Amino acid sequence: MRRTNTCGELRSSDLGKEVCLQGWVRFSRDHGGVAFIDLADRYGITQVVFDPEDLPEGTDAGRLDAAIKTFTRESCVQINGVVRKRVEGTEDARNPTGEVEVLITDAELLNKSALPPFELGDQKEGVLPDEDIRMRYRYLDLRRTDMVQSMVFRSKLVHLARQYLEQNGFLEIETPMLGRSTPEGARDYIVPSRVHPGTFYALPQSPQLFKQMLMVASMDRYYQVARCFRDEDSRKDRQPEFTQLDMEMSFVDMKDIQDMIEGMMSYVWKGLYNEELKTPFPHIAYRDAMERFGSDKPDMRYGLEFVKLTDVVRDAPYKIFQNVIAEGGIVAGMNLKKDIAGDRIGRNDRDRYIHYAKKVGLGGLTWMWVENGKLESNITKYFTPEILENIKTTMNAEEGDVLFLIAGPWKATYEGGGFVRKKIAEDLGLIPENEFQFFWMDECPMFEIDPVSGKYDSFHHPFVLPQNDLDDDYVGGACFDLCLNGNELGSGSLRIHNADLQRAVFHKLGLDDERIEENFGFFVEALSYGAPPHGGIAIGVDRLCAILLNKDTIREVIAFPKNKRAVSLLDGSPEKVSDEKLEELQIISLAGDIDFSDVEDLSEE
RNA sequence: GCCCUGGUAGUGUAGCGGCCUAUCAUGAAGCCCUGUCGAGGCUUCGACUCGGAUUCGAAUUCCGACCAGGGCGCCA
Repeated sequence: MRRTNTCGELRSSDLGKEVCLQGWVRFSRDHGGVAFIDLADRYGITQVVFDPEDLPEGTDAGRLDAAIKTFTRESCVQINGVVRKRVEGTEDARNPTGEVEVLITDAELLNKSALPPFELGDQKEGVLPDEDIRMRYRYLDLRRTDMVQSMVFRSKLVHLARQYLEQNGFLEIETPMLGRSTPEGARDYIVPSRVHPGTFYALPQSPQLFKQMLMVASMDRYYQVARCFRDEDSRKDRQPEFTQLDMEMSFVDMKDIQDMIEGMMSYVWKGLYNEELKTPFPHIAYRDAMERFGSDKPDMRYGLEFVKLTDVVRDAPYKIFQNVIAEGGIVAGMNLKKDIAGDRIGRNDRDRYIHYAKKVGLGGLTWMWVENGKLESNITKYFTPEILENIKTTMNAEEGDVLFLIAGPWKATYEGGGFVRKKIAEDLGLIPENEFQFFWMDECPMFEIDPVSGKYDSFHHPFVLPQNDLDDDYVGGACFDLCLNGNELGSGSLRIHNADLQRAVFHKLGLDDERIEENFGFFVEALSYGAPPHGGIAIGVDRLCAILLNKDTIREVIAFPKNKRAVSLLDGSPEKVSDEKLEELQIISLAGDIDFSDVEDLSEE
């Protein structure tokens, strides 16, 4: 008999039904006579009961008892039975199936489970095994309700996004996984070609060039749930392979792209939560984000903003600030108001944050506080009363408030300050949970200039449309990031669609004609065949899911992730391949197992 | 490449120079129990990541390796 229902399905309306359930034994409780089994699958848990005193006529109770004795934890089993009401007072309100149970009339062990290495039941926080054990047995970890819910959530989210995009005329088009290695950007994963020994494909870091060429190809609106690969070190929000919801549109401006994403996110939101998502998302300019929050992806759910003090302290005879300002740096401060933070930061905390500030690239922190109406600090002697008063007014500092000041080069200082801001907010519990704040970070520069070498580097990537003449002092780029709660979810831009302009940008980045031709010749050529004005965006699916589900790491929303060192603890990859395979590819490995004994022997002689 | 944190029964933990033939919980095995739901009761089983060093004595201190996680660099 096939299963008639899942383990999450049966309700009071099914009373009396003869059913067949198949699933896994999550818990069992044997009371000596009557025995209960929590039968689980991904849909839920149904209590099934072996009740020897209440079996139908002709049932072989002994055989049934023997079968149920074999039902060890996590074994895969089948039971036949009758849906009945639970004994009055024993209903389980926490479980949707909790009003009913299934009286077992027949039972069969489908496949016995080895003893599970950890417990899969829905336990309280903190009883999960270490992550490496979960990863080693990921197929068991995924049986847990929490992981099932994450997988369901992710599937639903991606499905809703697809639905919306299809409704809006987007075509889902697959781009190659085997492509060309590019010199810029992250390290590529390399795939050797057997047919052309000595040559290699690269796995895509993103479908960027192909989706742009799809626009040249008149596809107009493209999307793809695209797997991307980067051979760089992992973080909790970075995996060697990850998924992007990748899109490109022709004949659009930045607002068109943003409107489309806002529409899509609203649709997804409605589908997931049955709630309206507030749109349009607010915008913040790159410069403002840095100068107010010390980050290009600021978490704006809590206050703690920096205030510029460069002009206020310009004439203070305090050496450190004077030097900083003379070198074109900035001074800024943050007011930790008495009621939210000032009261809770003592002397030890201030020292701790100074230590932390040094770790994140700041020279240090200067602390000040308002006591008896005056700014106090170990360095107030270097400031005139007028300047102190001016700082106090500019910072809106009141009795009991605590200020910290940062000083140094613009970018590094605000970035460092941003880390301190975040740390303080975390320590003081100022970050709200279950509040989701999307916004656009825009008005970005086209290039970043390396302060040491003076070399130009792309702020986003070399295909962004410049907003003004490339020879101007400041060149803006038509690019923007979608941010959520202090995370970068994705970045989009208008692209260069003119071959000459694309070449000019490459030149600006230091590539000569030969390099351009060699690495991007095919692409620039494509632009020359009437490429339409176009632009697009890619949204990090893993990050989006992780943030919405309040997970610390994207590994929680990826079925089979790699660990910190890019190793799959489940299948043991990456692994050596046989010499025969290497030979066929005409590849010799320099790693590890070359026998250098001859060389050593020579040196000893 | 670098920095930080951690590694104790199957799992999660306590212990942090001698009170350690190492705590507690869970689990597993056995027995008891007819309404539980992470059932309960009783009994039993099971561990200091590895290699050096210090010491009369090391789970505990030090050094190194390995493993896991967080971060810097890197991620156009």
